[in-house]
Amino acid sequence: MSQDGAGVDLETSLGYLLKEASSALRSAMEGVLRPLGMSVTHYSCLELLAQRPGLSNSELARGTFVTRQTMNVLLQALERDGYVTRPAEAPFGKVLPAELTPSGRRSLEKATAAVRSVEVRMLAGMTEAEQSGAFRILQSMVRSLRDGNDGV
Amino acid sequence: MSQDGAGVDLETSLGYLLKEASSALRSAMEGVLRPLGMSVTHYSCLELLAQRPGLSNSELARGTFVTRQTMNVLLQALERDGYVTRPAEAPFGKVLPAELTPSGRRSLEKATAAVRSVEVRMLAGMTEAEQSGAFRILQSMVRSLRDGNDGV
DNA sequence: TCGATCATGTCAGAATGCTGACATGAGTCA
DNA sequence: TGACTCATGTCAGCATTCTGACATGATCGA
Repeated sequence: MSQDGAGVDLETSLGYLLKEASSALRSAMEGVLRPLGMSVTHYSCLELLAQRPGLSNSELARGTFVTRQTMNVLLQALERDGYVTRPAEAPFGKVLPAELTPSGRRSLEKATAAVRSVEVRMLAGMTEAEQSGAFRILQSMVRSLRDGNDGV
Repeated sequence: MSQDGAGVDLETSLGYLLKEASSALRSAMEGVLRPLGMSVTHYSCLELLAQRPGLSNSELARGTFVTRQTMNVLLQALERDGYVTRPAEAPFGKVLPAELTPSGRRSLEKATAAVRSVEVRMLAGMTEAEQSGAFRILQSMVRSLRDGNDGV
C-alpha cells in the first residue's frame, strides 16, 4: 500500500485527510444550502454578521477565509438584494460596518438550521471527549501553520 | 461571546474550525508551492500519480477532490508541458491511464519536500497519540458526512 | 442478443475567487 | 507639522473550478 521512501503517503497523511474532511463538509453544506439558493460563502457571511453585527468588509473576509475583494463583491450583491445594509458614509475612517436586515435574518434562519443538521451528522458517533479532543488538535494545527507563515 | 439561542456558535463549531484549519493548510501549501510554479491541485495530481501510476482522469479527480472536468483541463496542461503522458488510445474502454514522465518526477521531488515540511510544521507539538487520535476522528467525520449524502 | 444503465473523456460557458493596483484615512515618529 | 507606514474599500483583469451537455464504451438484466 505505502510506497517506501516516498515523501508523503496519502494513506496516512493528516494533511490529505484534513483536505478530504473539509471537502466532504463543503460538499454536504452545498447540498443543503443549494435548495435555499445560497452558497457556502454567502451563508458564512450572513452567519458571521448575525453573531457579530457591525463587522466591516475586511473583517468579514478574514472570518470567512476569502480575500476582502471577494467579500466586497458578495457584500454588494447582498446589499442589492436587501439582506445587508451598510451606511453610505463611514462613521470613522473608511470602515463601513455592515448589518443584517430583517429579510437577511429571516433568510439566514432556514440556512442555519440546515447547516446545523450537517454539523450534527458530522459529529454522529463521536463522544463529547472525542469532540473536544478534535477541537484542541485542530486548533493546534492552525496555530502551528500560522506561526511559520511569515505573517502572510 | 456566544449568543445564546443562536444555532451555530462560530467560536465552538467544529465545522468552522475544520474550515479554518483547511484554509490555513491550503495557504501554507500555496506559500511553499508558488516559488516552484505549482498550484496545490497541480501538486496533488503529480503526487497521486507518483504513488499510484496509471490512474485515470476520473480517478485523479476523485483523489484530488475536484470534478473530472477540472482534472481534464489540468491533465492537458501537464501533458503539454511534458510532466505527464497518456496513451493516444485507451487500452480498454475509454479509460486513459496517466503516468509521470521523468521530468514530472523531477519536478515533483522538490514539491514533495516542500509540502512535507509544511505537514511537519502542522504537526509540531502534537504527540504520536494525538496524531493518531486526530486521524481517527477526521476519518469518522468523513464517513458520517458521506453516509447521509444520498450518493452525491 | 439487445436495450437500459452507468462511468468515462471531453468541449463550452458560467460562476467564483484571486492578484494587481489605486486612492483614502488613521496611526506613528522624528 | 510632515513623512512614513498600514489597513481599508473598491475597481479591473485573470485564474481556477464548476455545471451542463454530448458521444462512447462497458456492464447487467431480460
